[in-house]
Amino acid sequence: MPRPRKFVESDVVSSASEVFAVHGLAAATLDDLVRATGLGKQSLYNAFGGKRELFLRALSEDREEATRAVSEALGHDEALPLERIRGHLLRMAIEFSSSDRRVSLTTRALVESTGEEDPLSTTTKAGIEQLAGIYAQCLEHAREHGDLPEDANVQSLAVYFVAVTRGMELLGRAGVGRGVLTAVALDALRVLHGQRMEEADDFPPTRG
Amino acid sequence: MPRPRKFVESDVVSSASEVFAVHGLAAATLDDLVRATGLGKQSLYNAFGGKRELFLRALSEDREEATRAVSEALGHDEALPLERIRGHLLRMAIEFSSSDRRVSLTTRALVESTGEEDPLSTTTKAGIEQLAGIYAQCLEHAREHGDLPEDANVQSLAVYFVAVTRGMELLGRAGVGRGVLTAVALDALRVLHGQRMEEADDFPPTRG
DNA sequence: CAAGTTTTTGACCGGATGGTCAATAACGTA
DNA sequence: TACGTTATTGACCATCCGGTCAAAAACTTG
Repeated sequence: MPRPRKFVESDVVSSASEVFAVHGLAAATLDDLVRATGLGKQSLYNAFGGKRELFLRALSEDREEATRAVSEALGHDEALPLERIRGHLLRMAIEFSSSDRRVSLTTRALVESTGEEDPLSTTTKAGIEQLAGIYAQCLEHAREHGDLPEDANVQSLAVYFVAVTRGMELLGRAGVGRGVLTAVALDALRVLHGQRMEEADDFPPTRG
Repeated sequence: MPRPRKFVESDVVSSASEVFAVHGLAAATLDDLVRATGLGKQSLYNAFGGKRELFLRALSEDREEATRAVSEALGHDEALPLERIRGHLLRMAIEFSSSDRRVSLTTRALVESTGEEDPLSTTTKAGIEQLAGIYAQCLEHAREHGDLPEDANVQSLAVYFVAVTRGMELLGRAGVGRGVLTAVALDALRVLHGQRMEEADDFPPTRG
């Protein structure tokens, strides 16, 4: 019997995500969000609770999406585990060097969080650990396949790849171009081989 | 004949840096800055022009300091070029896993900048290139020393290290501890060797 | 069609924010 | 010691912010 909502929650969160990705949490105004979502201030408030809570929702969505994407890229596939990581990193290099000025909400949350207890921090940290877990799983498969030394530290390598990805994101934001970012990704992958990897055939040759 | 200033500019910029490092640009209030620097609002305004301009000054200082530090760490020394990079990365691992919640102004500027034309962006990008240049120089020495393959792409490796450093900073901010961060640094360094490097003797063994 | 529940709307609010102004103080110089 | 110049001080301001309130609207069910 209650009056039904005129909006779909997930759509609203999506629109809000966009705003936050462009402006960040502190710099985004409630007005920006109202304009982007099409909801009234009060409706927003009823449904989510406030700017910060809405950001948190968006952050969770971002985290889930990132997890899903990496999971898909590194998960069961025809390609060998190490090849999947390679493909993923190269894809990230392209994504991060795209022209839009967005920064992942995860990174934003990390930077804009006010302390370790901040939900922004805890959510983000959990997300990072989850991501590392996925990498670790894939690396473990590689090790079992004999594509990685028996004594390789799969856990720290996993975190390493998360770090590299984050760094690439920041560099992309700084304006580093696709070619360089791709070269960086290929460099990063050398950790897995000891020997230099064959050049990517679908990407331009690395340049400084 | 004019009344002399009661403060030293560089001190003020330093104090402001602290505030910005903790709160960021958008979240830092003029009041925070007034309190931290000890100057009155108007004096601040006279000397620097406003919050953003003051941040820019702080950012430049941060950039110079970072450049100086890396330059010193990778520059002329007794140690071999590759050993210097190793030492620097390990030192960064410790610094980034320290308990204070600070984020470098460079990273903040990157995230809080409003566009490619934003002075925050241009300054940061220049800083990154400068940093990469220092790495490149060191790597070039290593190559001449025969410690790096003749065909190693020194330029992209340099950017790679900047990316890794940035990523480590973010992970440290997320609460990743010293042990893990050190392991990540050691992983990152494997790029240079092809073979696994000897474990650091002055650091705890890596763990996931 | 009336009751009941929840959303929506739009006006409203206290407070904080970045920035400004005008008066005063402090200093070097003549 | 008086002057000119600049720094400092503290009050002041318009605006915008996140958030709230109360009334109207919309829909389902009985």
